[in-house]
Amino acid sequence: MSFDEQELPEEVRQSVEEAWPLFVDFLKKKDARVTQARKIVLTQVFSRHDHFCADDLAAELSSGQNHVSRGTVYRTLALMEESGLVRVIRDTDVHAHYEHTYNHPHHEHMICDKCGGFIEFSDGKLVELIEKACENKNFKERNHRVVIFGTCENCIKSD
Amino acid sequence: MSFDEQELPEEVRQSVEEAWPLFVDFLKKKDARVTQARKIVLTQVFSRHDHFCADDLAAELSSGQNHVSRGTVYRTLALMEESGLVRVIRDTDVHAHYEHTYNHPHHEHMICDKCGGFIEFSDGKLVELIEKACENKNFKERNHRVVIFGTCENCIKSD
DNA sequence: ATTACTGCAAAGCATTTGCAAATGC
DNA sequence: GCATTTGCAAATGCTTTGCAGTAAT
Repeated sequence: MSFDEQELPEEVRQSVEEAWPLFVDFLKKKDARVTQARKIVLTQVFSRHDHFCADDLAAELSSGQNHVSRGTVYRTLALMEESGLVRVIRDTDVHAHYEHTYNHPHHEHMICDKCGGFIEFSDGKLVELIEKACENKNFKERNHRVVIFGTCENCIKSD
Repeated sequence: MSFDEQELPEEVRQSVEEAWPLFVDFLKKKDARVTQARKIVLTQVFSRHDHFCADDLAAELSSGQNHVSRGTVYRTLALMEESGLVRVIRDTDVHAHYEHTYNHPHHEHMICDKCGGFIEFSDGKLVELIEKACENKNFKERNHRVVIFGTCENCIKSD
């Protein structure tokens, strides 16, 4: 465990400092090991503010001193999802997208058909209605997801 | 165009009889051709009441007299989606699911983590909130989708 | 010391595509 | 007759996996 965090922007460093112990707890409860590769992946995840895909992350970590292989990136992201630190988004026909959830309160997405951009929004009433629907069906919610497909403001203008 | 519809259950035959002209209109507007393969795929889609995946449909049509190849099934489902007759559901990590939307009013899904089953529900207020959210962001909605992940009533009981 | 994790490259799986033959217009 | 569509099989692209070596406990 000797991974250099010196060069991270302050904001990222802080998120990592807070999120890493949570991931460590999760790993220990699972009897899984706390490894350097897992810390590097977590750090890279928190170095990105927007949505990302596994493969881009893997590409970023495929060279340089903090090298982590593609397989390990996929395996670690699965663990991070299980731990609740990242959220997977499978809506488009391309590949899964991820976003970190630590310090990033629950929200939903609009996805633009033209530019592919994600717009985030949140709505407490929406969440209430979803909870009520679950009650009605005796369904025990673990997670939910709302996506709206369409055209974003910018793309409407530039038509 | 000589595809035998005699043996279809009454209910299916009627859906096909109503939906097929809609698809024909769509194809003509697009300057695409009205082919036998496309009618066979549409018929097979309406012969299923539940969710299905492209590959199962392709398997069903890979033998027998109404043979349609896998490639054509995928291509036709894409057209049917574009026409609005079917809806694609990409939520799980497996493959896309489809459902037909004709005579099947808009609804949302709960997906059970344990048995993989889909539960349908709908809620007018939910739709209103979504429309309102779009107004706020000047987003032009084409479609939306709500999914709830968790455990269904049956799977909770049988724990 | 033991057991889990990693890297690598190969396999897997759903989906897409190129091309020659078939079909609709 | 001409252009689109089809079937087939091969290719693609994301993701997972087997295995031998490496690191964590």
